[in-house]
Amino acid sequence: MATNTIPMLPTRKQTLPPWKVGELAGRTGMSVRALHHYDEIGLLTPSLRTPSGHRLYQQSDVERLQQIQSLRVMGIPLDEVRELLDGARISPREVIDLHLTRLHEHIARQNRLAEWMESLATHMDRIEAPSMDDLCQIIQAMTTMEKYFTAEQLELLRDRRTSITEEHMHEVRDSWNEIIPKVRSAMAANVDPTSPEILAIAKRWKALVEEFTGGDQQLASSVMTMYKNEGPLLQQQLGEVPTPEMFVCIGKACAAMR
Amino acid sequence: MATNTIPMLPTRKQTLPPWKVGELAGRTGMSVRALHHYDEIGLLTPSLRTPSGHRLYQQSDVERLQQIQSLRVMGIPLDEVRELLDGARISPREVIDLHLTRLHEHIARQNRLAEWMESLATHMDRIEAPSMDDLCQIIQAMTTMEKYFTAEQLELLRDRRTSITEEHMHEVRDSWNEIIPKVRSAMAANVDPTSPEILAIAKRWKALVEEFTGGDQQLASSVMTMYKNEGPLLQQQLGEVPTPEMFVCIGKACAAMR
DNA sequence: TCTTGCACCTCACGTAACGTGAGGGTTTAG
DNA sequence: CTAAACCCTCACGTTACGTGAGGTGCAAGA
Repeated sequence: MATNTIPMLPTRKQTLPPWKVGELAGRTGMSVRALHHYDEIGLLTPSLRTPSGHRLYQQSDVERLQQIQSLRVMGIPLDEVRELLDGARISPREVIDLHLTRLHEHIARQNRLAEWMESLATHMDRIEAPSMDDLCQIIQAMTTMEKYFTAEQLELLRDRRTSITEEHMHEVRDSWNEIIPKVRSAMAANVDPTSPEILAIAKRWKALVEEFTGGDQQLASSVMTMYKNEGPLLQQQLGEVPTPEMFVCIGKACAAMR
Repeated sequence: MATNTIPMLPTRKQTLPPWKVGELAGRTGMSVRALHHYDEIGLLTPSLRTPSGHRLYQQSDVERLQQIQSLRVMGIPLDEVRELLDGARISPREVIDLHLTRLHEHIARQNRLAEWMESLATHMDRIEAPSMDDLCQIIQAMTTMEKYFTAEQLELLRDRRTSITEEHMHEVRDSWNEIIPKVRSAMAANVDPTSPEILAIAKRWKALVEEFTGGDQQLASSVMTMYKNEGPLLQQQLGEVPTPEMFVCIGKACAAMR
C-alpha cells in the first residue's frame, strides 16, 4: 500500500508484485484458511500460482476480495455474494432492501423472544426456590396458554394478574381445590345435576369463573377448550382441575337455575 | 392423553403402554429424526427397547422430552440443555438471565447493523444508476471512515452532509480536483512553499478544510490520518486526493503565512 | 400362509463458514 | 547449507437436525 502513496508514478500500478496468501491475509484481516476456503468454493480464485503451487493474488484479486468483504459485512452468505459479484442480475438497492427486510424480521423475532423471556422471569420470581423443573413447567404453561388464547386475551390476563393480590390468587386456588372434589364425588354418586346440592356448588363455580373471565364469553370458552385438551398437563401444574364431564354437569345445573 | 382424562382412575398411570418413536414424534410435534438425534447425543435415551431394537418411550421419557422442549424454546443449545437437566448446578433464574443477556447483546448488534444498512441505503439513493461496484465502494468508504472517526464525529459529518446541497458538494469536489493537480505540479517543479503562487493555493486549501471541519481540529487531524493511511483507496473513490507530501507542503505555506 | 405396506432400524452425507491440526514441500535469511 | 517461516493438500469438528439408502419388524388382508 505504501508503495502507491508516491503520487508521481501512478502507471507502475500493474507491475506491483502479486501477494502470497499470508500477505494478503495479513493486509486484509482475513485468515489464510478463509482465503483457502474462498478458493475452494470458487468465490475467489487467485489468478496465478507459482510453479510449486503457491497462490499468488494479483491486484484484481485483491479488489475482488475487497468487494467480497464489503458484501459480507451485510451478513450476506458466501454463495449469494458470489452470485452478486458474478452475474449481478439484481440491483444493489434491492440487495440492501432484501437483506434489511430479512434482518428486521429476525430482529422482530428475537425481540418477541426477549419479551417472552422477561415475562417468564417475572413468573419465576413468584416462586420461592425455583427448580429446573418449575422452570420447565412454567414454560410449558406459558406456551400452552399461547396456543389457546389470543394476544389480547393474554394481555388481559396479564393485567388482571398484576392487579390482584398474591393471597387472593391462593384463595381462588383453594376454592377450586375445595369445589372440584365435591363435584367429582357428587358425580360418582350419580347425584342429579338439578339437585340443590349441585346447584349450590354450581353457583360458587359460576362466580369463580365470572371473576376470572370478567364476563368475557370468548375467554370462558377458550379456558374450557384448554382444560378439555390439556387436562393432564394442567393437573400436573395446578392440582385439582375440572374435567369435561364436570363442565357438562355444571352446565346442566346452570341451565336448571334459569 | 385422552386415556388420562377419565378422572376416576388415576392410579393406572404407570401401566400406560410405552410409545414408539413415531407416536411420540406425532404427539410432541418433533420429527423422528430429532428424537433419534437426541438419542445419539445422549440427551434423551428411551428407557426401553423392544427385542428387535425399536425404541420405547416411557412416561418418564416423555416428561424429559417436555422439559427439553421447554428449555429449547429459549434458544438454549442441546448440550447446555443436557447439562441443565442432568446436573443442574445453576439456578433457573440464572439460566434465564444469562440467555436474556446473550439475546439482548445479539439484538443490539443486529440493530446496529440494521441502522448501518439504512444509512447505507440513503447513500445509495444519491447515485443515479448504482452498480454492484458502487455499492461495494460505498460500503468500503463507510467502514473505512468508521475506523478513523469517532461516533460523534461521524454524526457531525452526517448532519453537515444533509444540511448541504448536492451542487455545493460537487463544487467542493471540483475545487479539490482543481487545486490538487496544481500543488502536485508545483511540487514537481520544486516551487518554494513560501512562494506567492503556493501561498495563494494554500489559502484556498485552508478555506476548504475549514469549511469541511468547521474548525474542529480533532476532525482535521483525523481526516489527515485517514488520507495518509488510505490514500489509494480514497483516490479510487474520489479522484484527486492529497498526499502526505502535499500536507507537508501546505503546512509550510500556512506557517509562512502567519 | 404369504404378501403388502407401514413403521422402524442403522449408517452416512449435507448444511455455513471456516478453525485447527497433520503431514509434508518451498522459500528465504543467516 | 540449514533452520525458520511459510506454503500446500487433506480431513475432521462445529449445530441440529433433513434426507435418503438399504434393510428389518409387525399387523392385516388375500
